[in-house]
Amino acid sequence: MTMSLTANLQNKSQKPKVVAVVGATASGKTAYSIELAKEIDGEIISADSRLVYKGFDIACAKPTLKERESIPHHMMDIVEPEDNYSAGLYAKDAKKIIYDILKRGKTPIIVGGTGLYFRLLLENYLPPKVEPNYEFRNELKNLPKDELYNRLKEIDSEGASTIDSNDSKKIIRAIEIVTFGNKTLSESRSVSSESEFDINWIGRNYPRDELYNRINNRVDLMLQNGIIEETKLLLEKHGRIPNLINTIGYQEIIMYLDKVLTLDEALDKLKQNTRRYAKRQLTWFRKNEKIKWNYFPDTKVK
RNA sequence: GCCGCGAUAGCUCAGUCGGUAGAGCAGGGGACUGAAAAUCCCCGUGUCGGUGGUUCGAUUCCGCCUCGCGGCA
Repeated sequence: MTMSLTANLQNKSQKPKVVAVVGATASGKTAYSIELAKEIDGEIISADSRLVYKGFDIACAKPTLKERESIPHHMMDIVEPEDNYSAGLYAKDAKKIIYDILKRGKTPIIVGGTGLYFRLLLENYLPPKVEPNYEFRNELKNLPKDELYNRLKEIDSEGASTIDSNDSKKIIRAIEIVTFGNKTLSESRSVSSESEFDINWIGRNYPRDELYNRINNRVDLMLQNGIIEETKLLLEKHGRIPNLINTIGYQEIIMYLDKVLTLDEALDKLKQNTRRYAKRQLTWFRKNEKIKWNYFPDTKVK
């Protein structure tokens, strides 16, 4: 025990130190991470698949410019909504920033709620080096589900057995990997045993009821802050692009603008979809035993 | 006050010709290797309002009570 602890410490001390702040949406990561950054002389790197997009502000609860002025925030507002950003690009871009911050003698604090982004950036999964081929994906998208799955089975039956036959998106990516990478899925995927970083995992959470209250309140706040105007503006500038339609908040408000839902119905739907999203986020983080969870049963949403 | 109708899962309700019950929604759990706020998989026990009676056995039939909704006064 003592020996392994010593070895562990030695091992750890050689690795660059980073802090990871994770948690579901509305669990107070923003305020917490800013305080933490001030305390430990850190800089914040967002790990959120929506905050990279310019103009995705109110609906995605992006920290305001004012909130960001005291501490540098990275990986926000870096691409246009119509750009095809991805987890792989994120991992590359964010890793550079981590080392940049370290070089300046500061501590990188990675904060967000996108589990896959954390995995690729910090947990040292080495994703298949096959870049997305969007034309190819669009072709495959038109195929019926069973045919899609059969196609994967033909070229990689072992890989196919790891994916549910209904999960078209994952099947398409798998076909893409095998077709353009000339390797099976399992050959393309690899996990290195250890992260290159010494990570201090911090989880933020509330009891479920309390978290849901915070989500509901925050949606009401989004309305006051102008989520409808923001949605209209984004629609004008970019049209009905996938990133807009695939983002909780915009999708429901668009249904309201289309008069498919009343405003109340749209807000209820938005709250519900956010709750479900939060649940999925928690599923992702729960299995990471390295996370030290902090519960905040008494704090009210600001 | 009288006459109807209702009371079953968090909600809306179905059902049991008497053998302790099931849908939708809500909710819960899980997966995730370059679209991930995406995508996909799995999960239904609840004093069948209370209380007496009939019965081998009542959530189901009968009486009374409570509450709710109609109607008549």
